[in-house]
Amino acid sequence: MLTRSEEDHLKAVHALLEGGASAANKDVAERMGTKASSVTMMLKKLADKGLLKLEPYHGVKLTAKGRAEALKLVRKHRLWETFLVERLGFGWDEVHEVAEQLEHVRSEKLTDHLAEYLGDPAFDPHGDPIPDRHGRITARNMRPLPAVGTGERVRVAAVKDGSDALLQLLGRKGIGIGKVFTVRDRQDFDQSLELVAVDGIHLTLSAKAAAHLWVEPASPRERRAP
Amino acid sequence: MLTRSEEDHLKAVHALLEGGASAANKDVAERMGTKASSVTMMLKKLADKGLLKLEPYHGVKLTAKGRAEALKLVRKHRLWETFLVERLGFGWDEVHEVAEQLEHVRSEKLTDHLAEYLGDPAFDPHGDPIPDRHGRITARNMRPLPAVGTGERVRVAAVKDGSDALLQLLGRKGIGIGKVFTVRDRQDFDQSLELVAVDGIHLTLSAKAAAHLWVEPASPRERRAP
DNA sequence: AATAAAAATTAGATGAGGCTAAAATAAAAG
DNA sequence: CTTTTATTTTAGCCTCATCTAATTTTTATT
Repeated sequence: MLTRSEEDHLKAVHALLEGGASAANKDVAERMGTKASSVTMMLKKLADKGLLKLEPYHGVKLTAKGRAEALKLVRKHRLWETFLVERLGFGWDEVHEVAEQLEHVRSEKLTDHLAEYLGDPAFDPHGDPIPDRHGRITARNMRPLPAVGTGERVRVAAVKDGSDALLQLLGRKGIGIGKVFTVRDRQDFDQSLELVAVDGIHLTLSAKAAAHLWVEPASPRERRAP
Repeated sequence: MLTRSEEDHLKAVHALLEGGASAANKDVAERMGTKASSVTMMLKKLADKGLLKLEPYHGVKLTAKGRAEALKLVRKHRLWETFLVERLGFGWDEVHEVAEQLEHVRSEKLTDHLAEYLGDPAFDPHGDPIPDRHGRITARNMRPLPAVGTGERVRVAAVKDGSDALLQLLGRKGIGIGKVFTVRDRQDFDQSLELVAVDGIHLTLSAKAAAHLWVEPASPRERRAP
């Protein structure tokens, strides 16, 4: 049985690896907001439990068991976020902290009943995939918005690593999951993007904000929820 | 801010006092499943925070602040139990442990939105009152079933301190909150009760089981949910 | 290859929350 | 009003998860 702190560290490692970064001691420490010496201890404990392999200076690797455990936590976190937004009326910028707490509640029955209650959603309010009971996630064909060429029509599939401030900004601009628009122009000066939504509304997005938006191809005029 | 253990101790004290018992060190220890020496420390901390008054050998007393905090926890616990039963399909004998975990999630917004989502229920699945945002609870006119005279028609209002085993037993006998029946007879030998439900079904309840059933008057033929 | 810089580990401290065993104190019984 | 019993408190130890400071190890730079 993992302690809460062990769960948090495991999730941090998983999130780093999932994001393509390396999960070295210092990376985990930075993400956890703790000191490297503390992380050394926790990673050692997780390694002793067979959840990850230590490779000092090169970043730890998750074992199959570690990955499975991490995915259970991710599943719970994202199910709760979905519940908070879809059922309790939370904004997508208000759910992270509460879901951080809810994800640590231990009850397989709770998790599975919650999933069923929500209709076994495949994506959370931020467009992140929700692993199923077996850790499987739905694959998608996504790119970060800055990789999209001028003239392409795309649909917002996810907001990756969105801070509450970013989510609020996007909300005010009317950008949400499923939104379809065309990339009209890109400024050479600052790489900011000019977008046109299907409803004809024009808007500008900084390169910094755009980097968090992941999109999938949208055939012209199409519009569907992810 | 209270730690989780402080919250648990405060709730234990409140539950003891609410149940009419005294909340002396040893009572709390017994309820918490810990040792008296540990309880001494925790009660001291709660007293330092102004939540209760220590009166060694005579049982602690809650302050207004302590009572308010305890009621917040009770509110959360019972709202989650209601959610688990009414929305997720849990049995009333399966919710306690999970609600014990959920009640420690800190978010006023979550609590209030959950309450609203459930329709601001006044009672949980066991018939226990759910305090409102201000700690107010709905008063009722209840007696324990053994205090009911032969021939009286009553409605089950609550199952007090029901273990999972008791709740399962009652469930198998078809006894739930709102159930209306008449006390037909009482055996002198063991004080067991013969009941007749409105649907004509007869059943026998031991004195031990009956002691946990609290009932309110039911005018003849009446039947309503609590 | 030597040295500087970065990263990781070790050593020792802290605070929370629990334990056991012993001591102190209050209540109950004779 | 003593003595016995029950209850509470103290004292010292343990684990967990964190910290700081010092040290070691690895990587990067000259």
